[in-house]
Amino acid sequence: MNKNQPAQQFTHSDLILENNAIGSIWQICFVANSFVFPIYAFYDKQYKISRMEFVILFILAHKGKLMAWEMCIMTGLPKNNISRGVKKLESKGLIKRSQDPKDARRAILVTTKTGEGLYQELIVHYTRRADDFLSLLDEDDKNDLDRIMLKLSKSMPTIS
Amino acid sequence: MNKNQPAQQFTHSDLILENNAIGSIWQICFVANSFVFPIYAFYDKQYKISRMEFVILFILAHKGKLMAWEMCIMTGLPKNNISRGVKKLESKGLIKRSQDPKDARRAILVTTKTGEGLYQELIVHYTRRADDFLSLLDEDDKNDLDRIMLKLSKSMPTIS
DNA sequence: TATGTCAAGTCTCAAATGGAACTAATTTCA
DNA sequence: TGAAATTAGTTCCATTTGAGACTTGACATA
Repeated sequence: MNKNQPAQQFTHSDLILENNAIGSIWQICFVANSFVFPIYAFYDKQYKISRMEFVILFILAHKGKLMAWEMCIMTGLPKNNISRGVKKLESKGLIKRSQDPKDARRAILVTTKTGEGLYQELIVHYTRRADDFLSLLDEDDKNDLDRIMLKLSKSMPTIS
Repeated sequence: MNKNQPAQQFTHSDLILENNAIGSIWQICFVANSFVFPIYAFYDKQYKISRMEFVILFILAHKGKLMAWEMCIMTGLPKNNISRGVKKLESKGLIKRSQDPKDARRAILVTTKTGEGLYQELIVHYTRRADDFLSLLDEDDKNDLDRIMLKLSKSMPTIS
């Protein structure tokens, strides 16, 4: 899939970095990167959709409507990135923006029909990969993972 | 810390995307991004060390010596990135490369004393943040997290 | 020992990224 | 009220990133 990676199809177990200085954080980052990397490469190639564009579609599809600053918080991504993604999606007719009547600085963003359609097409690949991946875990593991990651998500500390 | 982010110091709980199409994967990515983002910004500012450079120092410090292709597998990062990181670290005198006698294409990489010293300085911030972060969990949670993330790390699927 | 294939690593180039400065709207509070 | 501070979002610019082509070395098969 990715010609920039060495040819090994699976990670060698002895090249997993257990017991490192930052504990599970390393594994969390490794899993996150390794999981999404091929998907975004695929979206880019097949649909000319960037990571930022997909992420925005994804959260809009779930929340219905959002403002850019809410997207920043939801994704943890910088606002200039979000701003560019929004502009691009708008120019492609995949989302629409309207002024917030209460605050002229803010724009309320929603997907268009086309955008919703594209999202439905894209998400199939993502969920299939996620299901494959999580199928390695039994039900208890999945519940533990859900609970723990949610707990961590809700209280991400700023830098100390 | 990051002027590109909206000013909220903590994530709003209602802006956490629970029950989404890809389950815990979303949280894993969110946590990974939100966790490392401020650290690498800090390293860049204070030490002029990029993410790639740190990651290479980190795994070298743990494994002693490695070749570039092993780093790719361990990190899930593209080989051209690793190659550039290695070149930069070498030019700064933080790592050293020597030919693999068994295969002239390969280079065996190790940290220099300076590199090891810098790593020791950098890792303090990282582990402090990791400890703060994981202190949100009780011992059972931590063990579950370790176990599950390790299981997932060891069997990352290629794209389907 | 030729020859085609594969592997490790580098290079090029276009695109994505993030920090910082900026604009414009809103809020704070003297 | 009005100046100062804050916030939402954009733009600029330098750096980082990744895909793909490329180079060189190893290896398999004949």
